[in-house]
Amino acid sequence: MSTPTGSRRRADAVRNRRLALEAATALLSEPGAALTVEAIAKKVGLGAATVVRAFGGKDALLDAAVSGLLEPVVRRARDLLAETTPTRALHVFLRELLAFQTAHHGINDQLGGLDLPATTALRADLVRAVEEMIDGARREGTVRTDLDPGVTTTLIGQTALAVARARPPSQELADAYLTVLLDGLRPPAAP
Amino acid sequence: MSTPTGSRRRADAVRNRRLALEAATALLSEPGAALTVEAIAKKVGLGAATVVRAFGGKDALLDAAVSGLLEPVVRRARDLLAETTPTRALHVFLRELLAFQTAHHGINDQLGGLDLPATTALRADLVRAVEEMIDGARREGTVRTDLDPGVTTTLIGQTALAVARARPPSQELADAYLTVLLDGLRPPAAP
DNA sequence: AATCAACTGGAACGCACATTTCAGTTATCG
DNA sequence: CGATAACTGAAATGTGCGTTCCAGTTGATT
Repeated sequence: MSTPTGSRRRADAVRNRRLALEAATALLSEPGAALTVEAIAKKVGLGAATVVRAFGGKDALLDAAVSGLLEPVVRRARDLLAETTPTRALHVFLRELLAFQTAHHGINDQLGGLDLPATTALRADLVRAVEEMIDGARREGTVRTDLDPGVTTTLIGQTALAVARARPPSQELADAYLTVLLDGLRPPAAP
Repeated sequence: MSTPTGSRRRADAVRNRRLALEAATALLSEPGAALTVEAIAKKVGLGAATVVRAFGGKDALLDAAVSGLLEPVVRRARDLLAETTPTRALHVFLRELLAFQTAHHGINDQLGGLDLPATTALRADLVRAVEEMIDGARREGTVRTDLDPGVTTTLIGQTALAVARARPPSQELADAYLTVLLDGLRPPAAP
């Protein structure tokens, strides 16, 4: 049903599609990378036209690359929520999220203005998961309740962005961010 | 000496230069603004060529606009350092800095890749002033000393960036950021 | 091997910008 | 009021993209 008379899609095209995706993904981890179609094409040794066609446009290609990176992160967030307490999930997940961001700088640099539906959907999932963590942690008394929960989530997202933007990438910086963030999110000591 | 035989520069040119600068400055406070030469020109009702020529290029125009906004902020930081304790200076200044960023979103959005010498210099001054505040506050025991001072400064800068990026601009969000940041920067409670 | 649709990539195109050109306009000065 | 040099802005130019075209190539199917 899916491929009626054998695959109409040639093997080399499938291979090139995979190569283009891999090259785009690799570029997302390179700090100052140009993130142009030509840069991706050059990396694989293909023509620019071929790279673009494989996914139907630059945006679709990058959407696939970014969402491919993001998908395991989102799954991890949900797994943690199921496995452990919200507070522990929040702490563990934030540590991992910042490590992820440290490893993939390009991911947030030049993506503005692009249409990335799958990525946007995943981001929404991620936000939902973090909101759950915060909500639970607040109930457990480990996160301050004097701030709007949505604001707290935004704060976390922006922290992740800031880590991704750090040049050069620095795990030390990410750790410092996390320390300050978590201490700042704790309920303020009673007078 | 400066204008040997009367001004060689015509009055209308001087006026247009001022108008271009004002328009560029205004655009820096508009969230989704395009920040193109044409957008600036349209705002003043001048031709694009005139706007660019007034400063010798788009970069120079924006450099003038941004540094014009930044200059009082830097002066304020230095004044606070001279007037009061480092801790108080840090708190007061951060509040004002975040309010400034809330008011001028465009300021950090599309400035990447532009050559802004005056702005860069002012930013360096600002960083120096903040470093002084932190250094003093650490000595006063109001800021944790278990983080690298430079990292702490970067953290503050990134927080300011995050506030500038908030859409829509929100003083509430800025306040939340500040609260978390300052609490996170406090020395951790002794066991 | 033969056939043919799928595929490829260099070149052409379209688009958005900043910048430069240049014929016409206008402030300024004698 | 001229005369002249500064100024203006619509159009032309240059640049850096993403995308599309199309003549040539190659994998798949018989």
